[in-house]
Amino acid sequence: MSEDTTPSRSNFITDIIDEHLENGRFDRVHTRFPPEPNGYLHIGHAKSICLNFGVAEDYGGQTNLRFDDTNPTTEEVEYVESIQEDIRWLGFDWEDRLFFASDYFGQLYNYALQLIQKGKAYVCDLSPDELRTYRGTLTEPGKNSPYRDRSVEENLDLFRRMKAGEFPDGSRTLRAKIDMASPNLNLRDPVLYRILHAEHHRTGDEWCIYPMYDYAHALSDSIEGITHSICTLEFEDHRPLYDWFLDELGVFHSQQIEFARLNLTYTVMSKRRLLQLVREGHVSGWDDPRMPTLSGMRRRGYTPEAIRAFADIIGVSKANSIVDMELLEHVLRDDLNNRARRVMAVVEPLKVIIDNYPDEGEETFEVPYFPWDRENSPTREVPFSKEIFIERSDFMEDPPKKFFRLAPGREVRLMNAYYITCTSVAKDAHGEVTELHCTYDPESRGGMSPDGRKVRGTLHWVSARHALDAELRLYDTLFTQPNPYDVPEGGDFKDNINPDSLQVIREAKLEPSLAEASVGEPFQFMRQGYFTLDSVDTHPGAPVFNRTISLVDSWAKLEAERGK
RNA sequence: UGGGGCAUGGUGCAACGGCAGCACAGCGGACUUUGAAUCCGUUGAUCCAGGUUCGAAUCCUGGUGCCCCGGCCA
Repeated sequence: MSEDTTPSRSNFITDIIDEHLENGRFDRVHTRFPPEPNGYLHIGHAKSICLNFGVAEDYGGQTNLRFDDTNPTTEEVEYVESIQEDIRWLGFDWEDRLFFASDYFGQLYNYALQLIQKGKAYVCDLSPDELRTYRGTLTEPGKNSPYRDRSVEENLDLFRRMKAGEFPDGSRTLRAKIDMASPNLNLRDPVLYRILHAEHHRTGDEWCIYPMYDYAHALSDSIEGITHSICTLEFEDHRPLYDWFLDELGVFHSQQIEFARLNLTYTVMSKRRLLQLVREGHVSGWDDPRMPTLSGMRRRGYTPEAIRAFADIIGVSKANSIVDMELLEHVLRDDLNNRARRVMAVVEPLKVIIDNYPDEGEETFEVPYFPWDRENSPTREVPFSKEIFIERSDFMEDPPKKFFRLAPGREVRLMNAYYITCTSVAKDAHGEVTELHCTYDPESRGGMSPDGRKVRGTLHWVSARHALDAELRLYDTLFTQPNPYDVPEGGDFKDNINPDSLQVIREAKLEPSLAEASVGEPFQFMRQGYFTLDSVDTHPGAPVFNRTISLVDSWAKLEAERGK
């Protein structure tokens, strides 16, 4: 290992860290990822995770995982478990530094007592409605609470009784005494503690007062010795408050730094909206493969490597932006291209009968999984017989120019097998093509003919007799608009839900080796796309494969342009 | 003049007073037992107006546009 601490990424945050390291503000880097356990992690969180863990790693520092569990009414253990699973899956390790804000409830309470004693906090009896009125507006100052000048003793007594459970929910709060006329609303005597007689997933009914985010977060960072507390832009206005707590209490002072959260085209990234999609049944769950959640992406076949590569490539800044989905897809394909086994599967089967092949004949080809490295590649046996399936779209009776696939009288190569020539077409009463008759050239075994003649098209295929039946799920974007919130007046983001985001193929034909596929293993169904076994709906003998991402298809693009 | 923040090709990110660059997308070509991948080439940008300077994306002034803030959510 080298001692090199030169950051491998550089951005405005590393600039700030470099400055801190140079001017002596800090002599180390310690970050944290602070999820609230009230939902599943999504690709936007992945950006933050990669940033926090990545930056610490670059500087030889550490990263804590800390659950921000200060609101028992929305938080659940289900989420704390899924969050840990997702972060581990992404490839990051918090070692023994798993913390919960609730670990600090005792200390946070004592800090509150200190603030009261300093005359910097008071118990307020205003109702939520009154409080809103007293807070003022964006352009007008607020008014001091009538309870603002209670004595230290009374505040101490009242706060202790709040903790003791003497008062009902919403009847009182502990507020910081700052400035009701501040143009920054966060400083207009913000609430520090509220009364909540709710069962907490870790502390049970030990507490009936819970600290607010601003207060708990700043002090949790301080307690853990976090040097750089990286959060999203909307907390920029909160930084003066963050600093106020640490200064008033005279404790270790972490530096909050804000960056722009990730937005992606054709999807939504807010936990509230995602939860809505789940609850209203627009998707099958948090792990629906169309969801931008890490669990959904994992099920879909995304790799952690691709997601981390994505996080690196998009960079970090303070400018609001919407990253093009195509960039995500690019890094995904790039990663899958290097690791996915190449196999054959027919999505929309069309039967081909090879007339001059022996009726009961059968043979197998040993085919490498990684065709570009035939020498070292593992292989599997692919059976061939008189009747095979090809892709319906690989045949056209009356093909346009530049269609290089099968057509009457035309010769193509069956990948790794033989050259075949289409001799006749069978149709049903509606004129629909039902099967094709072909002849094969026995000399072309393996896919090359000794006379060296060239064929332009190479098709994938599956032996009819040996085919493995499977369900395929083909996904499109969850929304039809690059920006789902782009709706006419009075509209809703759900108006843009793509009704065709899921296409189920029930009668796909796969090469038999796919019976051995395991969850998490990426495949390329050649000429189609990358697929992986569905971890939820696959049953013995009834495989379901998710299309992770299609291959780039320049023929489809040509056709689309022709259609215009 | 409530406060805070942000503006660089179509998209995302660099350039930190000295030739505006990278990636994706696009376009053209080569190669191909995947119309994939790969390779080669290529189009395209500093929000506006002033100012400072030999020199401004960068500094200053004034505009404009967009985002965030009035939970006892985070």
